[in-house]
Amino acid sequence: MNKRKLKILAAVIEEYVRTGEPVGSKILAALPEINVSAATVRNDMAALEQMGFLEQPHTSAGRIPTISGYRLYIEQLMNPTGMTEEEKQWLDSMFAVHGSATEELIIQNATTALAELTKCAAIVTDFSPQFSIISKVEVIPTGKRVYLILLITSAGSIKNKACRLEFDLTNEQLKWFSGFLAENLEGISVSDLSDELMENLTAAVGAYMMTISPLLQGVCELSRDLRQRALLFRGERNLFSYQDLDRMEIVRLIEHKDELSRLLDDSFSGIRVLFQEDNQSFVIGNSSMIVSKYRKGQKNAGSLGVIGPMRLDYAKVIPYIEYFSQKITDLLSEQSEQDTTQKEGV
Amino acid sequence: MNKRKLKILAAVIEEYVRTGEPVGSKILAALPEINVSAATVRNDMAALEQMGFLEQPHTSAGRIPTISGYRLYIEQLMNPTGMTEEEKQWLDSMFAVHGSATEELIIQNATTALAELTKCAAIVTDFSPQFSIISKVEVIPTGKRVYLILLITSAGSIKNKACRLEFDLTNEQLKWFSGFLAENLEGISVSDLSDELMENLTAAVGAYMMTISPLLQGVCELSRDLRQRALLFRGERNLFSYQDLDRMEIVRLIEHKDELSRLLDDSFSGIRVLFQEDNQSFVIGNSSMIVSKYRKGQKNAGSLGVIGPMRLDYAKVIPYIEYFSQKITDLLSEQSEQDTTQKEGV
DNA sequence: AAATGCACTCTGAAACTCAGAGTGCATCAT
DNA sequence: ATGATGCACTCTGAGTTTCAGAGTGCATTT
Repeated sequence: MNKRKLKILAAVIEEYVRTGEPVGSKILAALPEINVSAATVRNDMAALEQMGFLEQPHTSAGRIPTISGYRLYIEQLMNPTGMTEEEKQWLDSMFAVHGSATEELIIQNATTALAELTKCAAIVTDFSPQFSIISKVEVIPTGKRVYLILLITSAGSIKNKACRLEFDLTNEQLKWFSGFLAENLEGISVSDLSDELMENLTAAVGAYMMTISPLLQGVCELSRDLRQRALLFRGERNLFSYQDLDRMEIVRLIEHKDELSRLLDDSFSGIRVLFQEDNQSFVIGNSSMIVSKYRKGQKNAGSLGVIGPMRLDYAKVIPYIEYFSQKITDLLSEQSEQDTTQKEGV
Repeated sequence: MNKRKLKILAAVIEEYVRTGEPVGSKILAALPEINVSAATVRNDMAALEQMGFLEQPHTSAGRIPTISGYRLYIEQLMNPTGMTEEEKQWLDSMFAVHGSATEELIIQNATTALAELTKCAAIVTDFSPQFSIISKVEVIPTGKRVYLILLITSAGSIKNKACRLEFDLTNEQLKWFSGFLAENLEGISVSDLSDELMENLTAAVGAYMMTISPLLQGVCELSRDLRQRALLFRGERNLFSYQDLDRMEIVRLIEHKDELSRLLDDSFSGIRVLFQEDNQSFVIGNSSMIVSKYRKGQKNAGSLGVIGPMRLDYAKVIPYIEYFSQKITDLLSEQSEQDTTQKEGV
């Protein structure tokens, strides 16, 4: 394995990504960065095929990269293009929707933007809500025997649920229950909202049990909601525009998107690129998936990634993913600082 | 035009919908409901073609229905299959998610269910929020200089927005502003939330202007949000499974879905079936769109419909749409009664 | 070590073929 | 007069065949 072979491998991949056609020796020899004859290129390509980095769809066709070929390219050969200033600005403006954006919104916007920018499907798992604090619990009467339960976290996400009771609460009852919830829930971390805690609350209510049980039920559901990590999937549509992805497989993927979270939540660090390999049968054939983690403060808060054709401009897309995960980490961490300030302030 | 010709037209359409292949005289003659020879069928088909109800993709192929053919079939020939009891039950269970479902949720669930049931894309425009009443306005401090504005309507929909101020409000200020909003907004109909009203409020605030202007801004935005009619589009994916719809056109449709609302909001009554005709270039080629209105109480509250291939089992799908619009009308009207009771109750 | 020349292979588009499905029409039957 | 039969004609689409072009490997030359 020498330098020229690597150069040729890189050229094959870049050419193949560009055109989608198997790449022949002639085309490579004509490239400015390759200054040897086609025959020499052929010899090197034969060697690269031997080593498992290239393959021929059939004799007398050009070569296409194998998964190992892409791997080698991504890990050692490509030189990332970074993002242009314009792109960064566009993105920053996407993120800076409003000074007062909630974490939820940040993540949603990011997912959409990522899909749009890469023309791939973007996927994000988010368990950052777990690191936030219940900042407010309210019970608000909104109609005859209908009460709205409101749960607000320090991250700015708001969950609510309407509950219908058998009887109307007296003002005292309402006041008592509001106070009770505030006392027991406000200020505690979402991750501490265990089922046990809720059971304890239920027990503590005791006497009032019968009357307000639907309300407590509602609180339980909201807290469960809050603890659940979100899975966002945007830009599925983009996948249909790639010729080399099978439509049936795309549909299957969309219908079983939850299976993806397994891949995303695996423990790893930095950027990871996944291909369809023996064991991972749920990834679409000829597709690849690029994932990265993001953090909130020091803690892992989720993963984000894109799914696209294997024939992808990695030198461009990987920096995007890096930028996104960094950006989200920054934004969440900023918020997280506010949380702590707020906590101290209270 | 005689009875037999109509029978043949219906048979052609049903056969074509079933197989997707142009239908020849032989196949028709073999059907139990047609008891004449193939030649006779041919003569009748030639006549039907003359009249513009059938066409041949090319000489010596079978016939396929024209748009006029489908029209005639839908208006006079088909006999609707209605829904099975199972289907009705499945649907009713979909709708009955929770006794305390908000209108928004009802509509969303219905859209999803409709898409699933018909295997088409389902589309719903909803302006029922406009008929509901602001039942609660709250301003809740949720952090340092961060306030949450909460708008709850009698239909159970909840809009909220976090606002960041330059200074923290004193308790009195907060109380005053809350009272001010409650006094001026609670109990009024969403459709009365005009921009003028908001301007008047801004004027009335006067002195406090500087401090709380972001909050008023927030209220304005929320009210604008509330007045806007929603456009829901579900099951886009389904469209990709139909061979005779062009993928590019589907993508275009999805990207310009708002243009659809024009078709949906047109005034008409009952069920309407639209095809790609000269002027309506935004409908996908070879597709059809079935739409119906639904009401809340006596007022039109929105439209719902599906988009699918022209080759659709109308006898089945049209009853679905009828059932859905009836069901939604019922559910919303039920809610609407509650509103009025509540209003009187207060 | 790299380039040249050359015989060989494989593909994919174009041309060709042809059975089968379908038609229209003239004619026959009732 | 209405429907059935027979028949010649048309068109398609699937299967074959053909062939130039692209690409290769290898023996040989520089």
